[in-house]
Amino acid sequence: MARAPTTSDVFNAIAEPQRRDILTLLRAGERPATAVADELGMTQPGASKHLRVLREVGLVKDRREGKQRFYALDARGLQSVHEWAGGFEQFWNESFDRLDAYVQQLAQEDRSTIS
Amino acid sequence: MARAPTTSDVFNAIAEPQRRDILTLLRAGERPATAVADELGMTQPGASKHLRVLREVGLVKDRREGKQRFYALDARGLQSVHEWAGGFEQFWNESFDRLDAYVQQLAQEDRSTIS
DNA sequence: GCATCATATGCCTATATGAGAAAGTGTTGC
DNA sequence: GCAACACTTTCTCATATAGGCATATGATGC
Repeated sequence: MARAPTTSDVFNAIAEPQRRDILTLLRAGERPATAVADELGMTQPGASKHLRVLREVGLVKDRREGKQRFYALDARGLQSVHEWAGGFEQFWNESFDRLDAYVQQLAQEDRSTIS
Repeated sequence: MARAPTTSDVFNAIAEPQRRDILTLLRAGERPATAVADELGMTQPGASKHLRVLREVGLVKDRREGKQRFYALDARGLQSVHEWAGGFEQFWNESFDRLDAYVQQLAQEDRSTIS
């Protein structure tokens, strides 16, 4: 089977670099779709498709105003990502160098006990 | 073009639910590959492939011991994910309900100014 | 209604998996 | 050397995009 559909999962939605770029851009404020495409150097259909994915996972909200459609950040979905990654905080604080040193020290002690 | 190769990007690596499960499992300590497969109900080759992806993006380290190969968490790569998502913190704290209310209030004021 | 602007969709192609099955590699112990 | 064990790699299949292009849809103004 292929990867799960991107439209159902925030983690998949942010796996695409251009979509992360869109989210970052939208921190500066809402924009019509064309502005997103222009500012990020994407084609209009391309931006539209990425925006759709982001909309479907709830990371952006859209507001229609006349012919335009303004997209705004709705970062609440990123909170779960932040929390998930945060659950590993104690592990990245453990220096693997120190761990290695510790393991080697244990081995050293073993050897001296035996000899 | 298709999606960027999963092997080059932490965001892609964690887009797959089973790989997130592996990372979570490894918080409880290093394990041989077979144990990962067993504990998560995956096939052994399946676990091996996911572990390879995680290894290639640096999220796990492996240590050979006899016939076995122990995999251990190396969560440092998740720090960048945590920080990226954390950059949106001020935005998910803004309640969109309050925003809506604020926008409506502005509209109200506009109307009263005009009338 | 019609032309125009702003977006969204449909279609097609090349690519990237994820899963399952089978075969290959490396290590241990007899 | 050989059998057994623990993994990894290879192959094939089905599916899911991302891009590019052309077209359709929606709203506005005349």
